[in-house]
Amino acid sequence: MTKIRTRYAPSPTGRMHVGNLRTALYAYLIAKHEGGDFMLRIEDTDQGRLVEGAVDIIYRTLEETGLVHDEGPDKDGGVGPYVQSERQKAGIYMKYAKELIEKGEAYYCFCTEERLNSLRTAVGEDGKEIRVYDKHCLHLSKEEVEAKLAAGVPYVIRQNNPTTGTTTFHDEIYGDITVDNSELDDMILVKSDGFPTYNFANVVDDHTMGITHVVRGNEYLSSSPKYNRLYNAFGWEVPVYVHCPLITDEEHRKLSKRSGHSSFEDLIEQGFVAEAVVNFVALLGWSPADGQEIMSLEELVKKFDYRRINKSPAVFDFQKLRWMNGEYLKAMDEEKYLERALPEVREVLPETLDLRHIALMVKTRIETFKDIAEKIAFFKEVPEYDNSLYENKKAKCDASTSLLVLQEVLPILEGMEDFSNDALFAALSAYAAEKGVKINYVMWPLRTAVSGLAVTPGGATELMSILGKDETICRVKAAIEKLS
RNA sequence: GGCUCGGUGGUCAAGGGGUUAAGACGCCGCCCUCUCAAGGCGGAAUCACGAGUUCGAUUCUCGUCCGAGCUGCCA
Repeated sequence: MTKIRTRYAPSPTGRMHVGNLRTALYAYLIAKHEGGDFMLRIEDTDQGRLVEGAVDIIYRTLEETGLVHDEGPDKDGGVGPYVQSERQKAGIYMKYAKELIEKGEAYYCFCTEERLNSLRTAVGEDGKEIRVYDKHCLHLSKEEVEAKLAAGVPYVIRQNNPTTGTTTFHDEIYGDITVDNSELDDMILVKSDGFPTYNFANVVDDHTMGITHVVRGNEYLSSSPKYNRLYNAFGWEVPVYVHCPLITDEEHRKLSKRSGHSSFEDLIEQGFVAEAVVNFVALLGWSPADGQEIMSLEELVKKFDYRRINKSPAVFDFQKLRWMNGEYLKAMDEEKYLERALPEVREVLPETLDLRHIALMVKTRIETFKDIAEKIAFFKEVPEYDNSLYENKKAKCDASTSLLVLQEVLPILEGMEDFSNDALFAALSAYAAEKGVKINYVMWPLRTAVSGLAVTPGGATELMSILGKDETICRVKAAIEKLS
């Protein structure tokens, strides 16, 4: 059996869309599951859409997600070049296009944009709108073509598709798909600027680069019959097609930039970790036989079976991504976590506080790094709050009982030398025991006084120990005043 | 409009002629708790519709409806 070779072939037009990331991931997994090779090819045939720096983003994203390629522009595997503009310069596409012309499978077309536009609005004899090219230039004589070529008339090269019969192709996910040949447009293979279209380049490149499994989004499903005809015209073996279901937004539309979390980089900026994004995206359209959800890239490689890929589109559930990211955060190595958490903490708090401790204390309470700031802001300043916050039926306390507790506890606090969590807890427990009240009867008022919040990332004593004696006493006094 | 594909809880999904139709997110409740969170336990919620095939359809077939993709000298 031949070694599996898959490829990820992005256009360098900006950030990496999560749909593309998922496609890249599946291509990677299909190859790696069988010990095959995964390669990177840059599809920069649309010169007008190129974005500077986009190739770097592709490399960086692949590296951050762990999808390391075995071959690519930076790793020659002998079938290069791996950049389509370079392949174009080398004359690869033109050579194959001419081969097709000789075989009668393609032809020069000199039609102007105006004529093409008028064609699009035309209505055929059956009253239907015409949307395929009318093969006007196919009927040009050899002499006419030569003359126009010699005169330098701009041209494109079109595929010559039959108008009768049907074409069938097989996709691993969707099965056999058959279309009427009359539906097949004579698509442009080579543009007037000499660059190939995706439609042509992908076939030529996938074949000449030895790709065995073509993995791509299902937006290509309807044009695949035309690609099949190209393979057949060349007499090439058709690769295994794996069309992946679309990823949509909450409105069930193809994920777009406006959803705000459509690219990998957006997600990272929003406080997600790469591993979680990869894990999440893997489950959009696929699930392992054992139902496991949290999986590392290695586990994905082990479990991935493309036959289990779904047919129906998947909604990108941001909520679930958040949950999953939280799982990764909880499991994350402390130092690694701190690398990204600390900067977030520094955004809101001064270095005088124990920032490490604070960062670690929210580790299990956040879902993304961006959740940190709002959870710890109270360390800097007690927010405005209403005295009704002291009411708690479980602790059986309210504003008036809290005032009493605070007043009695203040001297204890003031008398403490050791303001550590343990010491504070011991002292306050002793006080509660002495008074014959439950511990939360005293902790609730204190935590409220010190934080001004109903929900905090730690218990009363932990917060106090971090705040320190002076600040704690200051806050308790302010609370007493507020309650009086 | 045409063509292609799709349709299991709100979302991701397993299953695929006979099941109490898994599991996860989210939601609700309880337990735990120096507040939460985490963790544990439990709950509500699903086979788009109509025919047909069958002893029996969520599962197979057809139709309808709904949705999406394509219909670019973009990929």
